[in-house]
Amino acid sequence: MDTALDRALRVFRERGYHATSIGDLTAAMRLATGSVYKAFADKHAVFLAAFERYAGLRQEQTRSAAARGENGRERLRHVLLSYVEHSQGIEGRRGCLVVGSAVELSAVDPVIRARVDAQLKTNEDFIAGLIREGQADGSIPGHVDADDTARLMICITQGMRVVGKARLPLDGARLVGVAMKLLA
Amino acid sequence: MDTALDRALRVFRERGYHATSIGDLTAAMRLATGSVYKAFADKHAVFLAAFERYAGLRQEQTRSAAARGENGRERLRHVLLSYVEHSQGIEGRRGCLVVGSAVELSAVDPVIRARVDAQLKTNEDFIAGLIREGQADGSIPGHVDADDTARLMICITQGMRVVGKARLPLDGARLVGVAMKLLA
DNA sequence: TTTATTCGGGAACGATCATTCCCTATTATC
DNA sequence: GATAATAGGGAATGATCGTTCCCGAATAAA
Repeated sequence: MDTALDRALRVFRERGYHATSIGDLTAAMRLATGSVYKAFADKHAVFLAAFERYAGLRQEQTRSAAARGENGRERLRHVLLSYVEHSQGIEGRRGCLVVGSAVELSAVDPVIRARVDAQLKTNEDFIAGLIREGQADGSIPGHVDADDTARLMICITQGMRVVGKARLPLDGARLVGVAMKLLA
Repeated sequence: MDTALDRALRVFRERGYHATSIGDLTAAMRLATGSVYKAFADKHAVFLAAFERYAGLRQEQTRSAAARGENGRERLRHVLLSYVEHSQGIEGRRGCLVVGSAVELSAVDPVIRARVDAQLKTNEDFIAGLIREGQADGSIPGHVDADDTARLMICITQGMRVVGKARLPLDGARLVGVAMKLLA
């Protein structure tokens, strides 16, 4: 069942909510129509479950990327690098479900909007925390405003997913190199 | 007819492509079904026309924002500020059609993807040009890499539209203040 | 005045959508 | 070993989708 949800997640990421039909879903999940509706209340519930799964997975990946750095600044650098890599190639083309939900659904679907907001807020808090860690360990100057910088970095990461979906190439080292100036 | 297209543009921006039906379109445009199909080949053509209109309008607004600055650095600052303002409030909630098209359609619609790519490239070139102007007039240090910085700024602007659609508040002065560090 | 022509409106069409219903194996219970 | 319960599969259903077709009014041409 979890693998079926993973397959549904993939389709939702590629095509978005409205463009994926129940037929697309059942084909991807290798389940019959009735079986899907026995496991989920409706299409919206499948999407929500896929969203939760995606959000959890991405959070895990981001945190493990951060763990690769030995101080606040380096942890942040690895997080940004991880975002660039996920925004590129086949993974980038597949798209981010948070970005997709924000753009396609948050205007008309309050429950999705709440989940998107929560996810953005969590990410932003995580980044702000890394900045404060860096300020505590001396790798980031104390005059940097953690909250403002974190919010801008959220814009950067979400924006990378947009241009990655449009298939523009992103050079991780160069892009992150420039972005690290925000910590000066 | 142009005002009808403006109304169609509004609906597409709010709901996206797949979620707006011909019924929504005719209601917004105050035209009957037959009349829409007499003016446009199909729904896709309406969307494409709306996209062109939006792209042209936004380009105009961005250029006039740039004109408010007296040197390269200030022109760039005004462009970023204009982006933040357009990403906020009712305009932000309405969304950016370029971002929406990139996320919802560029994966499955080659002609839309080409238009999105072209628009992103145009914006990026415009920003890179402003950076070079700033370097020529002395307002931006020569060691700044115009292309890399422009690409990152595109990520920032596109990302602002995403978080603006999710209704997160953006403080223009603060956000742009941080972003201007990229020109140090 | 009569005839052509254009243009906006809306009913009708087939296709596809999300959802429900029912049937058939398979497992568990007695 | 018989029966109840469950789970999966797929056809049927009503609604809605994008699109086409045709009608009536208004204008231009004769």
